[in-house]
Amino acid sequence: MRYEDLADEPCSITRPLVVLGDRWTLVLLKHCFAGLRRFNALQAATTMSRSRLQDRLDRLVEHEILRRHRPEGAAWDEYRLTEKGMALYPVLMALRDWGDTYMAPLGQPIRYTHRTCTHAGPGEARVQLRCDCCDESMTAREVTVEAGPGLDAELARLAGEPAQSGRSRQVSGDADPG
Amino acid sequence: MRYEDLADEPCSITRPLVVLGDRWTLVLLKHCFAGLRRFNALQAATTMSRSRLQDRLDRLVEHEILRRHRPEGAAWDEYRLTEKGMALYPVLMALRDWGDTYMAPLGQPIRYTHRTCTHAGPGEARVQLRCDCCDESMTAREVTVEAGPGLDAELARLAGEPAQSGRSRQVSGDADPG
DNA sequence: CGAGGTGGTTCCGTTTCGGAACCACCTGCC
DNA sequence: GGCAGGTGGTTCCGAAACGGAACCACCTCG
Repeated sequence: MRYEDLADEPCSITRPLVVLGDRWTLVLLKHCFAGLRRFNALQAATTMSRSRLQDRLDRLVEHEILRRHRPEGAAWDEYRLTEKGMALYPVLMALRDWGDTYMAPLGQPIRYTHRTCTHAGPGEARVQLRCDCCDESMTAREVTVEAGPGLDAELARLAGEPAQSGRSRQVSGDADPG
Repeated sequence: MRYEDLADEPCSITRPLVVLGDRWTLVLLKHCFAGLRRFNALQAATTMSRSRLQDRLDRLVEHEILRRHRPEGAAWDEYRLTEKGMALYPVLMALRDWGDTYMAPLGQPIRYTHRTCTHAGPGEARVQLRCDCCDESMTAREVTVEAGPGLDAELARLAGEPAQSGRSRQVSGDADPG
């Protein structure tokens, strides 16, 4: 199947990946979060080719992750994160947590600290997986996968489509890979 | 620059992306977390081509994210998540949180619930960004970027290398893109 | 006017990818 | 033994994505 068809899957993991899941997009967003806003600055920081950068910026603007606008009186454009784009920060921080743990043998290279933390040596941003009911911290082994409130509507929508192939649509198992 | 050189950056975001940042790898891992372990099952679930699946599985095994082994007496191999691989779960859950919020107009398709939550209608897994010092929840706007304990060692290692290009190495700004 | 900066586009050789065919191996069955 | 059907793995080729350089239009400033 074509990669873009992953967007039709009733799955909130694969759908973002159709937009974000390539070599450069998350690297690009990292630099947006670092405060870079202009085309040339982003090109220099990421080192990606200009044509590819243009593609990615256009796609992110199209998905309202970035917003393009020209400051009044300025001779340049700026690409700024929208609220939707800002909401991607936990994804980058989750990657960073893992990278710090498993891919930083010389020690954590960059600290992401809590600006308003009043204690000496401000605390660091950490990503936690918690149950929204009992507030306990969780791991993958404790997660069960089940149908959500929007699944039926998704399946109905898929059934109403040209039915491009007879792929299975079952919700497979739970998250315990042990 | 070549994409693989991103692994040399003193950055715990880009380094994982060199392994995970392509079209299929995170989709593949999602199905591993769903309990799939065998080549053909993963090929059917992801719909990726067999040659690409082989490439990705080999890379993940090489990085000790998956472990390959044959159950005794079985005629097939299994790819299982290692602890290092299981630690990637928050990355997928962060993507899912965002996908549920911004790319699920018909409602959340899949619920990831807390198996051991004793309440009726078990709670769901949520990713939170918190300060590890004051334990307050945080957003991207409240994060400051600064040098970490491993940065000097990283820079020294880079300086000792053939110095392939005169790229800048500064730590650019903080995370407030407002 | 020309110099130098901005973001954007076009082009082409290279790399990666998708998909089908093919392979080696093992098991079970008659 | 011989064959069918399953496993994971590999090879091949046309298509798509990518990198990098050249080029463009526009603007500002001296």
